[in-house]
Amino acid sequence: MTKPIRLNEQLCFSIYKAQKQFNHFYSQALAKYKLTYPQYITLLSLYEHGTMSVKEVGQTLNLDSGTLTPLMKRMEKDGWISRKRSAQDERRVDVSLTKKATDMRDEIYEHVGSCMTYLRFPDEVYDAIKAQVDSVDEHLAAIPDEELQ
Amino acid sequence: MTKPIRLNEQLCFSIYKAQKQFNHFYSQALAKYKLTYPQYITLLSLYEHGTMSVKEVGQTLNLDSGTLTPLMKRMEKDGWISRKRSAQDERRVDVSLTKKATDMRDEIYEHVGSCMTYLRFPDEVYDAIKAQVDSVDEHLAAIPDEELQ
DNA sequence: ATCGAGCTTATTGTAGACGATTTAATTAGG
DNA sequence: CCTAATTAAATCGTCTACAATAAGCTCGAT
Repeated sequence: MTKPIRLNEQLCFSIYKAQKQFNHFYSQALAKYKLTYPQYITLLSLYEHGTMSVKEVGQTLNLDSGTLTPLMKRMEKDGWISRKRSAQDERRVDVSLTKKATDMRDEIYEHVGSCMTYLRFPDEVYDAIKAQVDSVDEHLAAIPDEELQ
Repeated sequence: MTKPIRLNEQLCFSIYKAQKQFNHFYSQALAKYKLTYPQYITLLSLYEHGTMSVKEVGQTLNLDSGTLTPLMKRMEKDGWISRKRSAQDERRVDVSLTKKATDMRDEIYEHVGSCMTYLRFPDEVYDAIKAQVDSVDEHLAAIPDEELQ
């Protein structure tokens, strides 16, 4: 008697698939820089805000140190960032961009920007979809965990 | 002179965040069944289509055997599915639902369905957002990899 | 009958994601 | 001023995700 749940009618599944498509899109677009998508958004956040602690980067990306520590170690090994314990507060690790990262900044902006043109969405459509997805995110975030048990 | 890319203006980032919120939402809603979201959609697909090979399940979910084999082994251990090599074609592994899974079907539909009401989107809004996200997915899927290099 | 092309599943290696725990450093309270 | 609580990062365990590779099977052509 219960209404069946069809996968292709579920918004969660559409978002799940779209996220994987974006991941594939960026893995192609970023291959020449050997950056993954999570590494790329870490870089974007540092371009935007400058040197930050691991915690602060995590707040901009909704990621915790369990994800960021190994990711940033890989980015450090690849020469994008440097990590240094703060002298003022030795609990913090400050993450800053290397010369390579600042030198490549405009090229990366330009290359990724040109890749985005292949999406071929007019700005208004792009903005409208983004606003709706953001509202889904906010609605979900507002649900207390207890409601779901 | 290149236009900076602001994280919070990127559709990819909105979708990335929304996908993680949905993951959290379902991890709460499915906790009582000890199912993860990828396990849940595997179950949904089997409820919908009945016994299938690993390959066919993968086609409904856009996942390959590298993801599905270990995931399904866990679901088998937890008593949701059984895996058996096909007698007709011994390359295939047929995946079918256990009695537990069919017995729980309506309860799971109902519980997840009731959790969805907390999203509080009218059907038309839900459908409109879903259609737009699907179109993003399709647009991305249509871009040949070579364009992005 | 058998050989090989092509298909299906399994395995491996790398990278994310996140909850839970641990360790170290800082702050606050009595 | 010292201990308790808080905070930050790292670590660990578990679960995805996917590319690349391996292994085994089927079927058709010879």
